[in-house]
Amino acid sequence: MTSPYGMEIVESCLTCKFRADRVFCDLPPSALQAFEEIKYTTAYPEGAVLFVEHQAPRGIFLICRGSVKMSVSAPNGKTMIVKIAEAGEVLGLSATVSGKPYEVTAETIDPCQINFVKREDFLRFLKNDVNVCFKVAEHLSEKYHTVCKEIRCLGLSHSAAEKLAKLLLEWSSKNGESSKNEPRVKLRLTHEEIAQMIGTSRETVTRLLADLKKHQILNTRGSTLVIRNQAALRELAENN
Amino acid sequence: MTSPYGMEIVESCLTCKFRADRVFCDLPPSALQAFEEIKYTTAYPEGAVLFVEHQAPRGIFLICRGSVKMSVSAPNGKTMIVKIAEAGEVLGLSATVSGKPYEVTAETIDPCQINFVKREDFLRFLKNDVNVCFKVAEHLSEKYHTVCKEIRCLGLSHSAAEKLAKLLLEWSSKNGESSKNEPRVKLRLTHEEIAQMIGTSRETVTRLLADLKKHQILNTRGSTLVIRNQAALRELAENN
DNA sequence: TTGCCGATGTGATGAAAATCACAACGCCTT
DNA sequence: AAGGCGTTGTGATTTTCATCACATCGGCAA
Repeated sequence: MTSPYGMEIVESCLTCKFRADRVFCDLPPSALQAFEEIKYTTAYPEGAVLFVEHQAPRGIFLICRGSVKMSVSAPNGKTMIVKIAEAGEVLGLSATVSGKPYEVTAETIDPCQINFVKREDFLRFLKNDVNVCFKVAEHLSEKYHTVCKEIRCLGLSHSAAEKLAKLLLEWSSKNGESSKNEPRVKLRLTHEEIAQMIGTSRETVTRLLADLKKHQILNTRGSTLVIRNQAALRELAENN
Repeated sequence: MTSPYGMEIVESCLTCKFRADRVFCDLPPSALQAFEEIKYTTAYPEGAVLFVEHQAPRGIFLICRGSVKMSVSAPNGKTMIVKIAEAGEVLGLSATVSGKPYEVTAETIDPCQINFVKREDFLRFLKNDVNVCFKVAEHLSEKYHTVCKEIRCLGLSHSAAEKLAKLLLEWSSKNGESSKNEPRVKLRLTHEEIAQMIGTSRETVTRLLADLKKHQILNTRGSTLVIRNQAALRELAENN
């Protein structure tokens, strides 16, 4: 079966080839079977909005494939990107569990395949199985952990250069551990969006990247960044 | 029984008079009994450090009485206060559940009474009872929620005035719903610490507070702030 | 009382970065 | 090829704030 956006749809979580390395997908078969029965699988094109901040929680979204931009925004129009979620992550989990409104807006930036589970179904599913419930607690803990890292980056780094350096290092470390001396980062966001991730302006990002290139710390190969001097980048991230 | 710091120690969670209105304390009696058996109750003086960021998680800390300052800090010495936790909150929960290091440092700012539970005991306790496990998931969700609010404040507000206004409003809203037209906020932090909460400098906080007083938005009564013009404060927080 | 010390108030100065204003580029559509 | 549009590059100007440097204040202890 092929989705309207040219992707294969993975029919079942039981046979999904990604199962092993995903946080939420490696449940025991019995639980997975129960999950199968309450989930709705959908394919989304790029730019689809899964949910909007302040909405009452409708349920959870499990990314099977693709990536999703999580953002918050202010009445005055400013927006900030909290993170880019990848396959295997569960979105809207905390809102669904606590019943409070979604705290972020989720929008696909790729064609995505996503499993949706309605709130009531999900809560029943949770309360039915301690293992599932514990898994969810673990997942929530990880989320909390990453948000704390985000806060640390935002709050403790007072220069934009430092924050950008941190972001680039984080991206390069995620991008396959294969990175030898010259890790590469495929840029998937515009300068504007990068600015929204580190709380600065578009122009500042452009200028900082230009500076890094001038100092031979970065290099561009099309839309891919090559980190030529990782040590210098680390210096910028730590110190200053 | 009286602690060395002049406080009554509440002997048992079963008879604790605060039980009803606390997030984690309103478990069914059976679970509470199990909790009783694995907890260690301790009284701490002001300034005691419960745990330090990056430490391996030893277990959870449930505040029965008092308040605790949660902070992160950078190698360069800068520190940022993430939140002030009050009675009823559980600290170190996400680290204990996920096994990752504590993401913040916790230090008492009052004399406190605190229940500690060792990590292994706590995990057993969790896995033994879906209700407990679900409760923990809920609690984690709430934590996630508040951290997101924090991020929104830090990342979306680009002026210090805006962040300070937001902080004051949040404090005044927490401080008893009794607040009529002129809510009061008891200042428990120094200007330095307030600065660390909103990511600015001590002098800026002093100046901003002075400005607010000059514009008749605030008034000081000893160490208590009186918000005389809530609308104006909201304006500052929202707009700008 | 005196002296000390941490917290607070306030001016002067400089650095970082937001903002504005355009130019240049790449890419897609017509 | 031409035009349009979103993205990127760059200079000039202005704002905000950090930082330094003191003055002052208030409590606490000797």
